[in-house]
Amino acid sequence: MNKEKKIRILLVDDHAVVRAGYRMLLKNSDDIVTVAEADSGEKACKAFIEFKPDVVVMDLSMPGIGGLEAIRRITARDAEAKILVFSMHEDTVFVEQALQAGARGYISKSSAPETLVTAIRELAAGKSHIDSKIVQQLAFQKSRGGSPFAELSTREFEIFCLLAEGFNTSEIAKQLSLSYKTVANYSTQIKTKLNVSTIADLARLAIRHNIINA
Amino acid sequence: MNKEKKIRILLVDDHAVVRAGYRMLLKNSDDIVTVAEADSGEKACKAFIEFKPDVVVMDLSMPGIGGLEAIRRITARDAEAKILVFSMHEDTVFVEQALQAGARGYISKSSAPETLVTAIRELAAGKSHIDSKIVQQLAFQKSRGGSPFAELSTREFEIFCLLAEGFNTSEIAKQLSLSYKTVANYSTQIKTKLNVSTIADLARLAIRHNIINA
DNA sequence: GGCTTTGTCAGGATTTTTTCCCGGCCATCT
DNA sequence: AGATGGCCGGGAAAAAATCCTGACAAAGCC
Repeated sequence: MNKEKKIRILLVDDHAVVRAGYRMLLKNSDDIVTVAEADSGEKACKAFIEFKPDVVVMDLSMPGIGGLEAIRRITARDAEAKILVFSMHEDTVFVEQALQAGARGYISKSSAPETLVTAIRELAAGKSHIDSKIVQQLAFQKSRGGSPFAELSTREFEIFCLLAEGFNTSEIAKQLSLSYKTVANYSTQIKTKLNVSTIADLARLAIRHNIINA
Repeated sequence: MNKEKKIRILLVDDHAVVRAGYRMLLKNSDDIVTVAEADSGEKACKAFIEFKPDVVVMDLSMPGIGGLEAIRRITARDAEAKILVFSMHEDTVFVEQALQAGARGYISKSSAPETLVTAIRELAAGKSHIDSKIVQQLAFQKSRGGSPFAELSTREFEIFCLLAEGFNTSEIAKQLSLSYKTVANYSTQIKTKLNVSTIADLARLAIRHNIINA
């Protein structure tokens, strides 16, 4: 075995069964030990203070204060905290938010089971670990200039909002005193720029970015 | 131990890590054995035919044909199939749809880990098992006059989800092996029933009811 | 058994929308 | 002065949505 200190983990996920699964999974690696669990952001903060784990494995979508706010509070108290986000969301928006909040790693639930162990070890060693698929997406988006809306012109953004809110082309044309054709052309242009193909995607994008609310 | 035949399980979840966790968890119960896994609805159907498991433990939200369609296909082939839905969605809409599709049980990922084992045993014994919290919600909602989705048929609801998720008509037709025309007609029908006029409205409705996440 | 109803599926015909390509207008920056 | 980029919209073709129709099967009711 190993005489060195084991890596002490705090598991944060609101689904008890999922946590139990991870615990079992991590048991197979004898340099890792789960010392605490939490099923909410609040409890995660308390548990962090109490147990001082080497690495926190945290889901993002949780009731109450979400994972993001928990990360923020934990890193505010201890800038050295090593937090590994383990989320089902592969969207770059979440990744950016999490890293900005102070997370050191980000892996997806759809990645291989070994990845979790690997990432934990890397974080414990002071490195960071971000899923390669996600890094690619991130780079792609960064090259496009940050926020996907940055490249939308004023008019485009305006029409984008109205489309997301559920107005159809002719309604928008009427509201803005534009030709139907103009709005239709903008609509195509907007979808191209935002890299979505349907209005449903567009609406979800708007909701994700708090541009409109569901 | 037990000399009786073990309960043979097919695990269906698109997240490899989560599946691995369940497998570990189920290993603790020596009357249960995981004989196969699948990470999509299609593979679940094939695996069911090949392995004839006693109980299928199935997540709902998966790429490709979702869990609902998988349940439908499996029960169409074998009306005796015992399918336990194990979803993170506690929304009654999903419960209704899943049971209608032929599932025998429904438990939430936020319930206690033992629940999974208990439910598997009950289903194997020919009983059904629905999370008590969910049963309450279901009853409560019934008394309130049901959700706007109540009047959607199984097929309609399925197509509704895909539309909200951003698939276009022809993509959906391909996924469900239906004619483009059929899907287009359903789409119109759904919008009428839900009283929305654009796909954006439809997406927001779905997000509001936690049927999909933004 | 017949009968109606309801869900599923899809073709035909028409209308609407989207898309792609194009050009003109105007303000700004170089 | 010329280039650039946002703004606006027409024409034509392609794609999608809509409305109508009917077939078929399963479930439910005289």
